Amino acid sequence: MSEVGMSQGDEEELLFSSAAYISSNHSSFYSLPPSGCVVTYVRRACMYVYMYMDDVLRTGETRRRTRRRRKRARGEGSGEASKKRRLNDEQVKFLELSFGEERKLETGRKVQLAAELGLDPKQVAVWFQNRRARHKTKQIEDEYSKLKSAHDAAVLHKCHLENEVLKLKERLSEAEAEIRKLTAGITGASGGGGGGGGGSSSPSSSFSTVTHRPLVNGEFGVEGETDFMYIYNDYTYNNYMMDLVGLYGM
DNA sequence: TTGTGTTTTATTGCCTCC
DNA sequence: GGAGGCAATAAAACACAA
Repeated sequence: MSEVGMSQGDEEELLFSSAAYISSNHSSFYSLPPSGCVVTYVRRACMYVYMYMDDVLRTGETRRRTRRRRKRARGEGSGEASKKRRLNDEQVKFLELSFGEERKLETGRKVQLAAELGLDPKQVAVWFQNRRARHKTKQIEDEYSKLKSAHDAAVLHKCHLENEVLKLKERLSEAEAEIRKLTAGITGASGGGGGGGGGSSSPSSSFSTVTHRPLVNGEFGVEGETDFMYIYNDYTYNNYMMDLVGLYGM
């Protein structure tokens, strides 16, 4: 843990981004897993910095510079031809519709779309490629937030179940104490007055003063009755939170 | 207006399939 | 070996706060 009050996550992030910054254009660096121990990050960061420096010393330029140089060599990067042409709203709408119908383009469809929109077929292909990438990213994000909600709800549920266990344990020990008390009374009375069918007063009957009602699903039979036994499958985190707010004023 | 962050378009390099 | 897909990235275009 850091002396300046940084969490391990902060430190990892800092190391990760610092190393990424230094190594600048080593694409493989970015494929590192998003978690791991700090030592691994430092080692890998050093390795990439070393590789980067080695590259620069050997070739005299960074990869980014190499790319720019190549571009310049091809005569790109200047003039109207190299300008990015932003697609207009109509074109984007049309492409979106098309993407909705089919995620991938066959050559014929690509050429047809390009002709209809007054675009280069390559542009259409690129648009679809990028659109697929965006779609994939969004799917991953959605999946992540679903999993996170489920996880959060599960953690919350676990917490409340643990609370319930504590309460029930408390009740159990109270009940046991009462049984002990009653048993002592019975044995004391029978010892003094010659017995008299002590069996009629079973522990269960005396216990009935504590609670008599059997617990049903969703009910614990404790004060301020709660409903923790949710069926999880179709229960969302938000619903759960709203219910809790209602129940506990959280 | 300008600096900065985000989005969109385009490129590069690698891989797979036919 | 060429076409097309994908991941990673560059860079232009855009949005927006200060």
